Amino acid sequence: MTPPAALLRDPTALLPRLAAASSHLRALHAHLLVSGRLASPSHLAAFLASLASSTYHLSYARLLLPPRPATLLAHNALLRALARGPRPGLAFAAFCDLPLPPDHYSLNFLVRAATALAASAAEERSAASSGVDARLVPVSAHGAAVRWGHAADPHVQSGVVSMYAALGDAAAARAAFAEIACPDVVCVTAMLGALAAGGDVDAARDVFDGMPRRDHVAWNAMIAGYVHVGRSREALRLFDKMQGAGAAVGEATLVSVLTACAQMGALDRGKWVHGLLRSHGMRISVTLGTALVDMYSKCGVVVTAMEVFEGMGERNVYTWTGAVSGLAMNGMGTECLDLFKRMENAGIQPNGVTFVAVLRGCSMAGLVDEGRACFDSMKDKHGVDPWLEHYGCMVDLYGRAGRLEDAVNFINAMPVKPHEGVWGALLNASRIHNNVELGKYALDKLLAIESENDAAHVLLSNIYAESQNWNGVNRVRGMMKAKGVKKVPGWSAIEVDGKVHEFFVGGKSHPRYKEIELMLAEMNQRLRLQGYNANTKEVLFDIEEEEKEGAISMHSEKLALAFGLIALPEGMEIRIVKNLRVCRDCHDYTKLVSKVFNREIIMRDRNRFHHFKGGACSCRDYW
DNA sequence: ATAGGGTTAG
Repeated sequence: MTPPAALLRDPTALLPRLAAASSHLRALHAHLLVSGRLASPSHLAAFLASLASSTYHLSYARLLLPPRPATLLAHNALLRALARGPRPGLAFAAFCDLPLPPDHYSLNFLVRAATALAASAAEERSAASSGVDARLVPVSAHGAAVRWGHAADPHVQSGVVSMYAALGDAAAARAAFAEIACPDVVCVTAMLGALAAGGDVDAARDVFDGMPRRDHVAWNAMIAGYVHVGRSREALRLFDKMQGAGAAVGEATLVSVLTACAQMGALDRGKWVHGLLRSHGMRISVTLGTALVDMYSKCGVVVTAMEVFEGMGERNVYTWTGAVSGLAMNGMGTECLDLFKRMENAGIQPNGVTFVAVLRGCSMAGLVDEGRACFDSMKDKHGVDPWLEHYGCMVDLYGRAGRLEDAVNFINAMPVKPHEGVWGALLNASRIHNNVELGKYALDKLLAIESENDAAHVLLSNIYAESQNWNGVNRVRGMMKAKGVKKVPGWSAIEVDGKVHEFFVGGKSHPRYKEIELMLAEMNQRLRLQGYNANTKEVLFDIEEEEKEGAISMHSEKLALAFGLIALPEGMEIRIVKNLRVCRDCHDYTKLVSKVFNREIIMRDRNRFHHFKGGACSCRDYW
């Protein structure tokens, strides 16, 4: 990577290697030298910037710096390139080597470098990427701004606030913001973004509401803040207000709106955005295209997602990962693997997130050997260190396929301590394959790490219920009561005419509840004629009613399903999004409804899609 | 002559 010291002493010796790397840079250098333009600070700065954008050419770029510059321009250009480059930590070294006192530009680039460093440290989960302590970097950049008297520069100020935000330190961002005498709209937006990034969207909203002037970026920041914490409904409501306020709607906003639609499974709204893009002749950028792929995937329309994907001129790792993940979610394991291979062939380096997606795809489709090969290739072929999530995926892969022994052996062979996700995967596998002993074992391990995991308790209870062990069910219920573990209430959502209706377990608050009740009665009757019997095995104990069948029929997806049958025209598929996993009974029930009512039903649960048609489900009853 | 806030995958 870095050229040997001998080459650094004699830059001309670098030229052949430079040529091998990129002949056009060498030609450009020669041209600039001969024409005398390298003496011009702006040309030199531009050339330095282009050199410094590659780590390989960096040392060469440094040699071109004028020894006694009359201006900081060339140095600042180098700082800027380093800050934007793959190793932003290098900007710190360059900053220390400045032969002149830094100006407000230099400080700005230093702060940007610190931001990039903080962001990459957060992403990589390791602070050692540049040999600089990632937690000290922002403080020292901020300190340098104060030390050199540029802390009052508005560009530096907003940079410092968003730097602390990138580090995830909202308190430090607040403190820095409090120091600003007259924060302008940019600084306020940076503060708003810092609060939102820290998860405190309500505080962000207060800042937003208090702004004397809001430009489109401020609107975007607030909308994105809601999306960030999953409050997509409020995001869309704010987007409506934004349009009412006459703010300019651009790409960034629409990306956030698409993400909100994806979260909610709001296909109509998502399609509306897509139509808007087309009617305005907007170019589908990588980001926008990725958001579209994600939206269609999360609404269960894989075909359109892939059409958008194939039509994109440029795709990055986000785009590919989004598409791979979309196929995985929809249970298309083979297609998912094929796309992953295409990604490899296209020379796009997969990362940890990509592997989570492929492994999940393999797991959903029961492709055990293929998944194992992917896992092994992570480190060997791609240099990606497995995260705990990947180990969890592997346990899931073996476990779902019924290879419980392999799953246990895999856990025992793990080089790191298993986390709750690993035991959770084993617990779920025990449920699928009715292994009470293993389930108890997994839950014990899990509770030792995280004693209040509601989903884990529910899983164990379901294992007991499957084997008619009502004492076991009661025991788990008692454990939850004693520990105060609350089950997350289930909800299902369905979009009708662009409006998303939400149903909660046993909820009767919908304005059309009377009709829904009638429809439920009709459904139950027609299903019973087909031999349906409420499956009372997996009774979730959020319902205290005695009558088990009655309780089960009130699960939120059934309410949503009944409403869909009433409110959506015949022949139109019913799309339901729910926050938890579908229970066995609702799954059986929905399969039958798809047959008896001759409706296609697409249900997104916490983990994946179920495409019901003609009495069968795309998950092949394997989830 | 160089610079700021908002956008994509689990």
